Amino acid sequence: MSGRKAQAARNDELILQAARAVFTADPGAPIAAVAERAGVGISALYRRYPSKEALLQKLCFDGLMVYIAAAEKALADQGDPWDAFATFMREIVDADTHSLTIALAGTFQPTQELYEAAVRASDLATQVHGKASTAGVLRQDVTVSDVALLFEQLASVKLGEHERTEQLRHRYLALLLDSLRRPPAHRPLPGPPPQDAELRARWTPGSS
Amino acid sequence: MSGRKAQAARNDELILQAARAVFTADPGAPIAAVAERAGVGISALYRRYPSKEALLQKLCFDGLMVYIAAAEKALADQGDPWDAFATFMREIVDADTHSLTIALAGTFQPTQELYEAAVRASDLATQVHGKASTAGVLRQDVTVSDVALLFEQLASVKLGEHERTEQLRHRYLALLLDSLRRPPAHRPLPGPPPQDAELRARWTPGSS
DNA sequence: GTAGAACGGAATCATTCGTTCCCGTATGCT
DNA sequence: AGCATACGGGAACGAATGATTCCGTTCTAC
Repeated sequence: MSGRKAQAARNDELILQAARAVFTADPGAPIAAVAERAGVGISALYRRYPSKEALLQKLCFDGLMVYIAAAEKALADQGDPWDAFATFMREIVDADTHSLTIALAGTFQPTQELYEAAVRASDLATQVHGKASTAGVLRQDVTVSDVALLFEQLASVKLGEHERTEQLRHRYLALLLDSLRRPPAHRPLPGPPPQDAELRARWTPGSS
Repeated sequence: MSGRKAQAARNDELILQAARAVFTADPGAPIAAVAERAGVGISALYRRYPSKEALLQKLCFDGLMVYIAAAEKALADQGDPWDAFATFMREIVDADTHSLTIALAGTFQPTQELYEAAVRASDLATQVHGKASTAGVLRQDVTVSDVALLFEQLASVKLGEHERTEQLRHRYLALLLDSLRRPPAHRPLPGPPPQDAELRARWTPGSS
């Protein structure tokens, strides 16, 4: 299967992936950066989305869908309540939906569709939290909204390559989970801590 | 003491305060925003600093100085080791030095002076961490660099007015401290959790 | 062989922002 | 009192950025 139509279909995916990667790394990135990353021209983008805003809305919506899927999976999980909750958090952190959702929220007029997805996501999150809370494995003075803000804090961790960032986020998620879980306990932290060199690298211009 | 010279002296301070507030809220803010906030003209800024970069360097440097002062205070503290450590963290979170230091790092060429201050700050932070660690009140698998990244995560919390933001940061710092402290334990979280309305407000454009 | 879908990317056009410049004002000295 | 001047206000300038449009080209399908 080749030909122009096949390339177009491939580009559809390529562009979305590129856009997700670029805007996740830098929500204010120019649209040309997306095209370059996808290895296509700018017009390939504008053929598919009438404007930058439309593309951002699409990304945002997709992010919410990933979130919703993870939440539904956690709700359906019949195993250990704590594990279900912890797995949910790990999945959301990995999917990095908050880097898109939050950073982009407020930069454009939310669609009706977007709004409904957000409501649904919020509702499911409440259920996931409620399930863990009811099971008694969760610290009682933490609310769903707290969890949302914790996700955002983890999403703010950005250091080096994507892989390294992910590793560090898991490290700090583990730290958080230790203080979220009832009864309290310390479990070993995953991944190596940041090196001095990693932190120092950010002081030199042009490294972002 | 009034007159032109007095106004100039007053403006010195006014401008610094305004710059700190503006750039803390938005590191990419235009210089005109600083002037407006300070209630002065743009030329009042340029009379004092040769360029925007110079102003940013000054702010960054001041931030490091605040950090250094807090660290020295923590080192000198003869009281309970954990309290000294926790107080240090609270002070740094309140001073919000990381919103400036980190967000601005990499946007300009670091001065020699700046570099030396950063080294000194880093050195003192190591000592503060070491003191708590040696005293056995701190979880052993957390390093100084971890603490640095935790500060950054807390600095990423931004919701509503400055006061509210501060309150929430304390809440999540408390959560973190619970998982940092040895032996592990849960202490009640300070401040009310975020309300749905607070979170939702960020989805409407023009709220930043 | 040709119509037209898809592309690539240069050109356009608006906007943003750092910096400079000019002018009015009031201060402080003589 | 009168003037030289430091100071501050803010308009004007120019560079840079970035979204969007446009045009010429290529390749597929018939």
